[in-house]
Amino acid sequence: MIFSNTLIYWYLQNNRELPWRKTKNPYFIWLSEIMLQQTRVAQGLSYYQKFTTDFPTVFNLANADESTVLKMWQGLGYYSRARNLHFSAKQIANELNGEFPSTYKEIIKLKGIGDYTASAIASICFNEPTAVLDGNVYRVLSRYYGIDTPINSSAGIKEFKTLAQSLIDETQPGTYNQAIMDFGALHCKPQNPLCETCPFSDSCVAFEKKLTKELPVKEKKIKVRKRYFNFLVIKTDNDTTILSERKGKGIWQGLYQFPLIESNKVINKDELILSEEFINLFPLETTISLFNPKEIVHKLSHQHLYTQFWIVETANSAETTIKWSEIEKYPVPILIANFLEAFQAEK
DNA sequence: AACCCGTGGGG
DNA sequence: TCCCCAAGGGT
Repeated sequence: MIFSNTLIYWYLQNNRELPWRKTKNPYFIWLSEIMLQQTRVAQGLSYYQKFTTDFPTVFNLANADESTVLKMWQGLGYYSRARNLHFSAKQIANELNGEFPSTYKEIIKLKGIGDYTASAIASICFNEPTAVLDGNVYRVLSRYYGIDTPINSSAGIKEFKTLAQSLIDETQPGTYNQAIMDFGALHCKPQNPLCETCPFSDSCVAFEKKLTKELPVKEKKIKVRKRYFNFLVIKTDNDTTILSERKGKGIWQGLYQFPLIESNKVINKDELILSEEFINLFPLETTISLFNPKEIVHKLSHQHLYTQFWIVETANSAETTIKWSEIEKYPVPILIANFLEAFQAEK
């Protein structure tokens, strides 16, 4: 049987019922595809419900403040997705009369949409035979065809893209694309794939040669940078604190945080107080205590953040203060959200 | 081309 | 201070 037919037959019997599969509205499909980039279905589900409820049309999303969108995205990670989503929503609303572009070529022009997402939307919503290439597709194809070209090399990307495109069912490209992804996610899994009950077991190269565990091949590991964060949590007499937006290029752009002093190791109270940055922030007398006795290690994909939260009691209130009662309105990294939960519980 | 961007689950 | 990976994209 043809590869795509076997796949679609499997899919018709085993597919998951997911909310975005009940619609072909490109706006909803777009939302789901952005949320699911590098993100598991279980983690993205509630965010999809929240966004489609609060922003039922692209105009609702376009009219929201960026900070509101980021607040709704809080906890999902990769926040540039939310910023780009919002940027493109405004573009669709204002320049395209709210009409989502209908071809791969036009869709991929939108910020935040690359080859995968453009292929997914074009095939699912507009029946255009453009094959998706995601982690699942790499795994299924590398195993079935026994291809050991690294999937994160430029040669690998080209090779797999060509192969994927040659396999697509042009009469039902959207179903085919979702079938190969679901098959990868549920059956041809990274660990412990279900080879014993696999519809492809009679022709899968990796199964025949016992190479399942070796495929797909991925080149080079990422290196992790260690950083040492000291957040200064200010408590004033009138229940205010300082929270400021992270600007610039690095992590958590557009999210808010307490004043931050970064050091090159875990430091103690004396070292903190004597630092130039601290003196600049608090020239007057303060009372300081460390909230978390053992530093919190917050792990990002490329950084490990060794974090201490310092409670700083002071009488003077700077210009940029906010009220503690309004702190939950601000989008914050999960590291800070977790601190706030523990801190408020203790009060 | 290589590097950066979050968070959470599972072995 | 493990390891991998997840419906990737931007620079």
